[in-house]
Amino acid sequence: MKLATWNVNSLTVRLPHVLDWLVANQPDALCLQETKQEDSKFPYAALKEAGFNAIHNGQRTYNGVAIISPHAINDVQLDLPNFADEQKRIIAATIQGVRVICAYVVNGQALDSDKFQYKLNWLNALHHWVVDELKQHEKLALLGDYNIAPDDRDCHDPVAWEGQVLVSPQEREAFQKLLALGLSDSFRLFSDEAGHYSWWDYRMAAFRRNMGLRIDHILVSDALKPLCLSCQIDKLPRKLERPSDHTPVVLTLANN
DNA sequence: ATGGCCGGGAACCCCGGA
Repeated sequence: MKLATWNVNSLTVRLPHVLDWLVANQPDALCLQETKQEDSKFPYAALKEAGFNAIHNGQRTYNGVAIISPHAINDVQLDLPNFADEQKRIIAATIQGVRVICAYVVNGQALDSDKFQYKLNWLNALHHWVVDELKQHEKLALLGDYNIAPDDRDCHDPVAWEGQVLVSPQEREAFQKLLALGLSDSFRLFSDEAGHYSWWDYRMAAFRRNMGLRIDHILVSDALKPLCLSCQIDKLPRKLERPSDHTPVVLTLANN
């Protein structure tokens, strides 16, 4: 089984990349973030033509999340049930017996911003909801754009980034609290190395210079952990014309 | 690294992103 996550920074612009990637990679589930479109604009027909079902929780201009799968998509949940939120950041479903949660975590903008407090509150609500989800679903994967680089290995220049969002102690603590629920950062099951990133700024030739952050993650429950075969960051889409600033992260699991 | 790049939407600038 292959599970993936990709912040596409506008599905309207990135649909050709997504369709090409689906055909080439044939995932069992692809989670998208920042579709930036209302449900009425979501390309259900084009995906169906490529052999994929999809569910979407979208809004105009900002946010928006989706799950794409060739399989039946069951028991769909939109939004955090325990947090009143205008922003469309959560969609979840059960696919082939695995609970798949797609999350677009708040950016937070700056540590002294109201948006940062919203980020911490949102992460706290996510934490409590995942506790409930784990009680109901032994096999669970939490995929998405976390907007958190878990430690200094996940940041190209920790000194330059000190005091910024995405690397702060508060955000990293929230990430560790998710792991403490019995979740594992699947990428770290296979590599302890620094320098592997999933996002690079559009400016300053950051991708070419590998000045990035690892902020897109696939967390897996204890029941899935022994099934993990590989977790890889696919840098190919970041090299295309008009790329998203994020690139896909892909987890391969044994079937049982 | 923080001006520099993107995308969206409303108007050719501003906001938000990371």
